[in-house]
Amino acid sequence: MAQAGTVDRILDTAEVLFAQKGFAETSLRAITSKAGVNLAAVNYHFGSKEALIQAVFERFLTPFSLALDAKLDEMEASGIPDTPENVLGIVFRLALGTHPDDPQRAAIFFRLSGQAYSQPQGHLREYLHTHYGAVFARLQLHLHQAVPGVPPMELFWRVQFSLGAVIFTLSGMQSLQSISKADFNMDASTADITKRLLPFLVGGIQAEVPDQPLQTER
Amino acid sequence: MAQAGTVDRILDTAEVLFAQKGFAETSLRAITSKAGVNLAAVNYHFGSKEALIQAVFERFLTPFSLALDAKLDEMEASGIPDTPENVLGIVFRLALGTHPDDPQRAAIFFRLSGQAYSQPQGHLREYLHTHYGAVFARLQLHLHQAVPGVPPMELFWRVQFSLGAVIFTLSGMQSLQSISKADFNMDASTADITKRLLPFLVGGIQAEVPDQPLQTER
DNA sequence: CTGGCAGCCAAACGTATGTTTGAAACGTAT
DNA sequence: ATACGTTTCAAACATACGTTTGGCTGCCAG
Repeated sequence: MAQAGTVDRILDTAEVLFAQKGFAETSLRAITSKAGVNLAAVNYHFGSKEALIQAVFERFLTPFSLALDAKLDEMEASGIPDTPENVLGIVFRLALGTHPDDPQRAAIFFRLSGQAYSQPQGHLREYLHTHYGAVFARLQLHLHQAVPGVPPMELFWRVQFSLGAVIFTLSGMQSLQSISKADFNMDASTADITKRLLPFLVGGIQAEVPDQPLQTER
Repeated sequence: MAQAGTVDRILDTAEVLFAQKGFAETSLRAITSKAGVNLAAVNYHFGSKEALIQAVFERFLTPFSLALDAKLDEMEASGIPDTPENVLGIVFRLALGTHPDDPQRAAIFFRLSGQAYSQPQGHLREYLHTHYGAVFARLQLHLHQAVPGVPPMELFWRVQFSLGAVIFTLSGMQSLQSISKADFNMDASTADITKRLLPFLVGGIQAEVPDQPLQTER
């Protein structure tokens, strides 16, 4: 990060600040001053703040989705069976491993995703869905092979639930760490949590689907 | 909502707008103009915007946590066994049922919680933990009785995962509905999703805890 | 040497925000 | 009817933001 060009310095700083404080709460002045570049540089190189946000995501997700695609190819070629553990394991190892130089990068990745999804008007969400929906669909297909007993519609929602568990937990890890430290006197790293996540998600995804509805009380 | 006092009109409007667009993105002018009150009314009655946000949460969570406490009392008294289904079922029925007059209210509730938790600096999160941590701990205790095989630390994280699945999904439901509608030509209500959530969470919470760690690739 | 051009910079612009002010309107008890 | 505390109001205030501007740099081709 030391002596990169202006564009990369902006992206590096923006991705950290966005993850830390959110999009609206992070001003261009905060980004540019911390990055050591001029305020006008963002609008010069990216056009607008919103374009900056998109650029940050693109730099994150494009390598990730490409790597995921490759891993799925590899999995299909080598005949590794479609089990929930295998499919989810690929995603997790990739999310933790795409940037081995910086272990905190994975946390930033999830935090950013959380910000993007909780962004209520959600044009970012649409952007993600149109640009990376293909890999997502492919992933879901493999999951369907893994748990054929779960109908596609049900599986769709269970993947959403899983996404929520992952993103929510890892994006809020800093605060949760302080809580878990106070209650259990124990530390928790990203890799540690991921290790705990896998069996939880597998258990949830391959749970039996019931027939009778849940009655609400009125 | 028709002819309430100024304070309630502000709270009613603010809670909807906060849920729709987030805290930072919702201006006091937007709230007051939609509520039909003067701009200065917020600072007069609440002191500041941040105090307004807290007031909105208090009005939501206090009745909820009281009702939850009562339900847990009731459960202990009548000797209903501690199973994951029963404990989680109580929470869900309560979240959906505390405001039977307005079915959309539950969605707002979860959306707001999502906003609060993804709020990165997290003083709201601290507020929630200090004010409603007791009920939360009680809930977790019952869950521990339900799945004694899962160590408390592991259970703590699984509850976080569950929270993430619930809040994330329901807080992003509007956008997800359009996706699921496009892919499956089917609609999804809050109650519908909750029905799908329960078996997923139960499956995740009572999953076996493994011994061997997940190796990351380096 | 010189022209052109992409990158960079300080400064300013317009706008939107949260907050404060001081007076008007209201309701109520004396 | 009058006085008083509360509530409402239009207006202004200070500040922070994203964006734009016009000129300054350094570099490379001609």
